[in-house]
Amino acid sequence: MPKAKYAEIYKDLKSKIETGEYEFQELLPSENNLIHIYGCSRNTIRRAVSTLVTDGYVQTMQGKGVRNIFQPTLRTSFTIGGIESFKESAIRNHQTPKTKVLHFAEITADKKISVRTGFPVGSKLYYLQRLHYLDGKALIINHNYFLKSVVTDLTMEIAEDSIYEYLENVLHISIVTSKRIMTVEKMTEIDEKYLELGDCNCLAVVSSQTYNSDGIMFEYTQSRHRPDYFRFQDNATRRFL
Amino acid sequence: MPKAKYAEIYKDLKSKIETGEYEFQELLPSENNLIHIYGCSRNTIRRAVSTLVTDGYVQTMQGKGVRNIFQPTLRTSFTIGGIESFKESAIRNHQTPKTKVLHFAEITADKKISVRTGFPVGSKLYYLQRLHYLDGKALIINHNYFLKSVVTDLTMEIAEDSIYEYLENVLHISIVTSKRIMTVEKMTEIDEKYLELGDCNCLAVVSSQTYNSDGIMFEYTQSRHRPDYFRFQDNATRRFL
DNA sequence: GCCGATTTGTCCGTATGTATC
DNA sequence: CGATACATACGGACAAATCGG
Repeated sequence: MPKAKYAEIYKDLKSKIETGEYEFQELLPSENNLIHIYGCSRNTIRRAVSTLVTDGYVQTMQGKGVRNIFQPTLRTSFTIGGIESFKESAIRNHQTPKTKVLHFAEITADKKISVRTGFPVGSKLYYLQRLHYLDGKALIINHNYFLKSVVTDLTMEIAEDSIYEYLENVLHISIVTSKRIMTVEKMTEIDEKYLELGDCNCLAVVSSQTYNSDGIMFEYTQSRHRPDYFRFQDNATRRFL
Repeated sequence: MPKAKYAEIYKDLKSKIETGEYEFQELLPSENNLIHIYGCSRNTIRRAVSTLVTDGYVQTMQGKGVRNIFQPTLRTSFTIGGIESFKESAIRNHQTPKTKVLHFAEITADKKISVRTGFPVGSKLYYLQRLHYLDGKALIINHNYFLKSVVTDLTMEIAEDSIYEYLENVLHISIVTSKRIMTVEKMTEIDEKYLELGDCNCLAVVSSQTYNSDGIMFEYTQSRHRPDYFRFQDNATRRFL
């Protein structure tokens, strides 16, 4: 629900870039011009533009202007840096998602689990294994750990649909921060059993810790991806801090 | 060289977080307090804090405060999202880097290379293959494409040391934006020949386009990493734009 | 090389809205 | 309800980089 002015300006500029209204390598209107175009203060313009910078759409050059560096060459098949649930990204890419729950249990974090997930020893957790299909192909196995005190009354039915919808719409938990680490690992027996890995014996693994709006980590998930369908995008900018 | 005030405040807050002066889950001083502590305006404080947010150190909560969510559990073995050269990151982690040039050529981009790299057809390029060692272990094979009109007079000697040092210190080219895509690919004969992959037949591949301060893409690189030493960190925040 | 106009970068102060307690 | 905290927005000032005359 964007109602903030800077978000509207961001959206408008972004669409103008994506549709080619501003061409690749072209300079955007100067900040002063944008102020007149959108009828707002300079700070608001600068905030919209700086968001475009972090998303890799434009590059600012002191004394020169703001250059469009968006190339529509490659489709963004996965998230561009934000947080997105499996179902959301599937729908955004016009694919049909399906989820099968392989395992559903309530556990208490011991030392080993604590070290792996970051939950304190003794935490009451839901632990599930889920298999995600896209257009009928088994692509991802997720190992989810949810903190029971936050994610209350989780059921098989919810887990088969979308846990994130349950979190946001029913429990009104908003996901804020997610720390992710990507690695490549040898496949396990479980991976081999459920994913069609072809002649690859490795897969892409994304481990993530997710925090709610109270700053409490309530989820640890290890996502194991079939390598040929895995792809992760990222934009980095040089900083001097 | 940070001399901007917000960068100093960022650095100070970050070090206080890393050393535990602010504890995990603790609230930082409120913006008003920070204004008095650092003797600056609210905007400057907010900019420092928001940089900490994007780096995953803290989380802001409207009406409540700013919570420290930094856990020193796992060392950042690779870059945290910024741009860093192989040599820089090696030195930062107290490891000894070495680079061997396998191939050095000047080429002109044909259709196939253009599609792969994003350079226009007909671009004059340097193409090199380089093998990177860390503490004596062959870990990465890089396939670099540099735009000759920007990266002038590249030599074997430079390529064996650090191209980025040459770019920054000699040519005074500053790297600004880097768009990266991570995938997992089957190994090639070259990979197998030079990297010790053990029983894995896949590797982590990072493809990146790099832009200079004029907004010109001057580098395309495909980095092929030995999977057991590959690790990529990332912090994502939910946005509603 | 200098100067002035333009453009982005940094910083300040203030006002108002919204969420929390 | 009031106090506190962060979020958004405005306006102004000066610095730094770029470009053209």
